[in-house]
Amino acid sequence: MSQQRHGSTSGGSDRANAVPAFPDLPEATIARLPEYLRALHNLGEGGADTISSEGLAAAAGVNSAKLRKDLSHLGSYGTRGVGYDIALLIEQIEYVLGLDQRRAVCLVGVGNLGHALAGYDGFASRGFKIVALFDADPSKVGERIHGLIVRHIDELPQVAVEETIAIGVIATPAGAAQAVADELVAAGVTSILNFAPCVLSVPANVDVRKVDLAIELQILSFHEHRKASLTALPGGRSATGAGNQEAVGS
Amino acid sequence: MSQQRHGSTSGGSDRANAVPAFPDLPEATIARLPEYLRALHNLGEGGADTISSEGLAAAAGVNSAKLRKDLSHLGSYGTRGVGYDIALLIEQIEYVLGLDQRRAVCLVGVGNLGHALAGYDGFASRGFKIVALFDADPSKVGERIHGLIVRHIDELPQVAVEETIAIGVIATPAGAAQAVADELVAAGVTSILNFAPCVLSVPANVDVRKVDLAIELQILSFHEHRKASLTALPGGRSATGAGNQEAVGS
DNA sequence: CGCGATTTGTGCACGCCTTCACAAGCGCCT
DNA sequence: AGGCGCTTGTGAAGGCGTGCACAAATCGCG
Repeated sequence: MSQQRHGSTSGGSDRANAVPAFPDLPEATIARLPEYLRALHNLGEGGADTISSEGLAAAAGVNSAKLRKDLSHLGSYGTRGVGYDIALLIEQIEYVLGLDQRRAVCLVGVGNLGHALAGYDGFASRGFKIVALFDADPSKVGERIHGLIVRHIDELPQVAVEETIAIGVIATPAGAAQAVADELVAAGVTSILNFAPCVLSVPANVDVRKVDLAIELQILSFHEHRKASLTALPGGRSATGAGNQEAVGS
Repeated sequence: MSQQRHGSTSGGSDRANAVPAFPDLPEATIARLPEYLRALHNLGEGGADTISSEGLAAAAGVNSAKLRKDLSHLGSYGTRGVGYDIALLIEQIEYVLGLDQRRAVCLVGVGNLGHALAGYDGFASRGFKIVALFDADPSKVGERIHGLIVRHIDELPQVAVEETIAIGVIATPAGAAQAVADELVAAGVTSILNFAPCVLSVPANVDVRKVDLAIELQILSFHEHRKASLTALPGGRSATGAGNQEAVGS
C-alpha cells in the first residue's frame, strides 16, 4: 500500500508521461477490472480477508496469470505467499475506475427497454445514479418511473446545467439515436452507452460503448449453427474447442 | 470469388473438417458479422443493389480493410471494380450465422429486465422467436406478457421437449443464475445469454455470452475518470465539428 | 478491342494480448 | 534463526488481430 502511484509525485512513471494520473492501462485490462471488482465484493461478503490470484481468477472466470498481470498494471497490492487484501484491492480498483465518486447518469428513451433500465438495481448498487429520464414522446413526459419524472428531451440542456451528467444512456429506437447522441454531446456528455442498434457518430473526445442484444443472440446463433453442423461428424474430439464464456464488449 | 476455401492449405492447422460448412472464422470476425448484417439491411432498404467495402465499412463503423478481410473469410462474394451484391451478401451472412432458421429462445426471469426483453422487437425482427417465459416466483407464473404466459421454471424440461430451444436467456438475479443455467443445460440448451452479474459454470460444449450493464457503465466511468484527470492538458473541446470518431469498441 | 478507373482480395509487418515458466519475496513452522 | 512452501510479479514467447499497400480482376468507354 504505502503511497499511491497516482499522486503526481511518484517519480517514476515508466513512460515519459508528464502528468496524467494513470499508467497506460491496456483496454483489455480495463474491461476486466469491473469483473474483478464484482468478484471481490462477493468474496468480501463471504467473510474472506485475503484472496489468492488463483481464487480470484476462478471467481472472475479468468486465467490467474492474466489476473496477476492485470493487477500488476495498476500497481499491485498483493503480498507474496499470501495473496491480495480484498478490501484494499476493492478500494484500488474503485479508485482507478473512478467509482469513488458516484456518477450521474441520464437515460434517454423510456420505452420497453428504457423502462427496465430505469429500475435496474445494478446501477445504483454499483456506483451510478440515474438523475434524469428523457423521452421525445409527449405522452410519456410526466410519467413517474421508479421515483423519477420523465422529462421532455428538450429539457436536457437545462438539466445538464443543474446536474453534472457524466454518462448518457440511449435506449431509443435506432432512428432517433443519432439525434439524441448529438444532443447529449451538445449538453456536455462525454460518455455514451448506446442500446440502439446503429452506429453513432460522435466527436473524438466522446466515448461510446454499444450493447446490442440481438447481436449477442446472433453470435450465439452462429455457434449453435456450427455445433449443429459438427454433430454430423465423427465424434473425435468432443467439442472442448469452443465452450467458453465470452463477455460482451469484444 | 470462386468457391469456398475449406480445406484451406495453411500447413496443417486446419483440422480437416470433413463436412462442416465453415472455415475457422476468427472470433473477432464472427462478432462483427451481425453488425455488417444490420448495415446491409439498412442499405438494402435504402434501395441500393451493391455496396463497396468502403461504403459498407462506413455504415458498420469499421475499417474497410478489416471488412474485406472478414468477408473474404467466408468465401467472398464481391466483384472487383463493383462491390458486393447486397442481397447475396445478406443471404450469405445469414446462412453463416445460422439465421436462415428462426431459432427458438426461452427467457428465464421476468423481473424488471426480463419483462423488457420479452417485449423487445429486435429479437423477433432479427431471426429469433421467444417461445417461452419462465420464472420461479409463483406470483408471476400465469402472468401474460406480450402474448406469452409465464410458466414456472419447473416446466422447463417439458417445454424443451415440445419446442426445440436453441438459446436460453437468463435475466434472473445473480443468486439464481447458476441454478437456472444448470436447468437449461439439463434441458438440452447449448447456448446461454446471461444478463445476471455472475460467472456461470457450464459444460464445455455450452456457449455462454454475458451482458452486464453495470460493467459497461464502469468501463465508461474509467474513461471519464481518465479524461477528467487530463483536463489540465491541451486539447480543448472541438465542439461537434467534423465529428466522426469511432466507438470504443475495443 | 484496349485502356484506365475502380474495387476486391491478400501478403506482410506491427503491436497487443495471452500464457507459460520462473525468480523473488513473504509468512510460518521448527 | 533458518528453512520450506506458497504466491506474487514479470520476462519472454507465441498467437491473434489490425491496417497498409499493392497485385489481380472487373467494368465502362472511347
